[in-house]
Amino acid sequence: MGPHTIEMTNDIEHRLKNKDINPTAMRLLVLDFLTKQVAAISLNDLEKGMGPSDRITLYRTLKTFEEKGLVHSIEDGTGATKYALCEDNCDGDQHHDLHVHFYCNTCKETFCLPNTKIPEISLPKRFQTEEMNLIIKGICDQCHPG
Amino acid sequence: MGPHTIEMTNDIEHRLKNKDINPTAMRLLVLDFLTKQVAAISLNDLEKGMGPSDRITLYRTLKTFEEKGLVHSIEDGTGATKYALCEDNCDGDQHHDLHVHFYCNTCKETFCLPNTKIPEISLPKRFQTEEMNLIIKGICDQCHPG
DNA sequence: ATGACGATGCAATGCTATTGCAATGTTAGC
DNA sequence: GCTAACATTGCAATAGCATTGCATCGTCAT
Ligand SMILES: [Mn+2]
Ligand SMILES: [Mn+2]
Ligand SMILES: [Zn+2]
Ligand SMILES: [Zn+2]
Repeated sequence: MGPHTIEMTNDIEHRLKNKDINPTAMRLLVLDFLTKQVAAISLNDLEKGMGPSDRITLYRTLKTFEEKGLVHSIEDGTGATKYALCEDNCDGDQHHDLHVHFYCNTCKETFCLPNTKIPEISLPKRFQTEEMNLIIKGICDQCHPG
Repeated sequence: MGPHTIEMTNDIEHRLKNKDINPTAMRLLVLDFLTKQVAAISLNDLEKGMGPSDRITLYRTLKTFEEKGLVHSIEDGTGATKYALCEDNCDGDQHHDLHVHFYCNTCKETFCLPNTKIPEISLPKRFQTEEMNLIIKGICDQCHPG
């Protein structure tokens, strides 16, 4: 544990406090792990990636993070919910990342595409939109041939 | 069983044969039930709506229908897969109903919006689309206030 | 100190999806 | 018609994920 770790911990700690989350040791570790991910992860991924820790505690940690607007969950059709860090302007009441999620049929990873927003959809009369969820499946940039 | 029933059965039977599905008694009943639905249904809904019948057989019937392009499945985020009849031009290789699905937060029903197509999405470089799934959640026309 | 409150760990449960296998029904060839 | 192949159905079992209950533990304010 050198000064680097301390600075990292303080940074992570502030991110938790900013979202009104009590920064426990477990939560610091989980958030640190989440920031290192390039793709959305499942509870299983988290359990495997973390040191030995209780699955249910990790589950509740993710739920807490989601409630507080620190992460959002993604139903990508694989059966296991995926989680990824939110953009900064999310909070517990409202998630503001209405971006597209991409599931790669080759590497089986789920990616947030934060710069690819879901376009406005004109619904039939008297249908009122509250949330949108767009999953695109295909081949990701890393797995693209040629 | 009057002439009405016989005509109905023959109609349903032809729809199965057109999709290359062996028209068994069970399948006739399931397809008949599906045609009467206004919303997409889960396996549970089907089990409750049908007479006493085996859940697994119903499950496999839906899977067969899906393989043959007679129904498509919808992951609406509720945890239970929903099923709805396809448009006529679907087949086993390709489902052509890239329409929006709507989940009503009030009545908890999932609807196909066959006339609301998913727009083209411009993805980042080297991402290749193979499938799209857009779920919109909100308030449906029937539950709309005022 | 101690009592309240939140966080954690462990056990148990519920629900959906999926497969194995035996029994049954159906069809085509003989 | 008989029979063997094949498809369908019914029942049992399993897997996997999500979720809750409860006891324990830690922390913090009084
Ligand atoms: Mn995302
Ligand atoms: Mn549909
Ligand atoms: Zn990939
Ligand atoms: Zn409704």
